[in-house]
Amino acid sequence: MPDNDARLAIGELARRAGTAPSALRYYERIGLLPPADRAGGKRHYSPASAERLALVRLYQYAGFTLKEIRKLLAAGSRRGASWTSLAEHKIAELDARIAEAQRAKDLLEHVLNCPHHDLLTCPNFRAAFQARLEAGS
Amino acid sequence: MPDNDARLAIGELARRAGTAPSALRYYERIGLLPPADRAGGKRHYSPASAERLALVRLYQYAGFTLKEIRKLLAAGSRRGASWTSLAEHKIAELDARIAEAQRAKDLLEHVLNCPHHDLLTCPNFRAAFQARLEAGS
DNA sequence: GTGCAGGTTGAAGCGCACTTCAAGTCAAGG
DNA sequence: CCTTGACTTGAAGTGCGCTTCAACCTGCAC
Repeated sequence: MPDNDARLAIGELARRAGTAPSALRYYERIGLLPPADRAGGKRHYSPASAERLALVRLYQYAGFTLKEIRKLLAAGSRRGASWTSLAEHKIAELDARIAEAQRAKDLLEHVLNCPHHDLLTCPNFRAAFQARLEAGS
Repeated sequence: MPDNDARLAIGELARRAGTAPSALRYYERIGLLPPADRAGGKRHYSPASAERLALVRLYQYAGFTLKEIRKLLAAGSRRGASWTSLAEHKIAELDARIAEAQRAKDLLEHVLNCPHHDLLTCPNFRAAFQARLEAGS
């Protein structure tokens, strides 16, 4: 029994990659994965294509959108200028995301610990939004 | 000339709040803002309604979805049990978001500083995704 | 009156990442 | 042979937060 574990059905690969089969078909449709080999109409994946999927998933994990991942894949797995540029932009974006979430968290924690039971009487809270409404003068 | 600055047209309020007029109409449609007073068919906003909008925007700034904001508004501006519960859930969510972005950032920074020029030869990178594909055994 | 900026409506569209559905195919097991 | 389960397809739907569009109306300046 040669190559017993080599090729996977879509359901198997999806399960191992932690996605739904529909997602894999979707990736193929939008050109993120190359058209899979078929046996009797059904997709079956080689270890190489499984690895390609893993790369896609890892990029997703790193915060890239599918559109960006397409570019990354086109840039190859070698770290070239475009790869580096994309990564640096993404890091900046992640920093912004972190800062934004932190600001939001700080605001909420302030309110939870604030001595003012009514939000609208809390000076910090008022200051935070009054600024917006009076800026138009 | 009494109440000269009291009531704002939708464009003015939107500008001051930093949104588009279409967003305000949208908020009204989905019940986030009460139907505005009309003068000759046109909306005009009192300071009170402007304040309500500011609160909505501030909640958005704090990371709440519009659906959640509807609940918050229903809970009133006094910090009650439901308000506190929503805020605590959101803080947990923000923590998760921060951690996720940080993980992503760490990964990218590793790759940028990694001595392996080809991603697929970087052991950390491989480990990160190989784990996913072999977990199904 | 004429033009213009800015308002009104309902319906449809967008971007993202998929999911869901209906209708059909295929291989293996009893 | 027939069922079962996993697969196939294209098209449409989902959730979020709006935006855009077409067609129309309003108030003000000139």
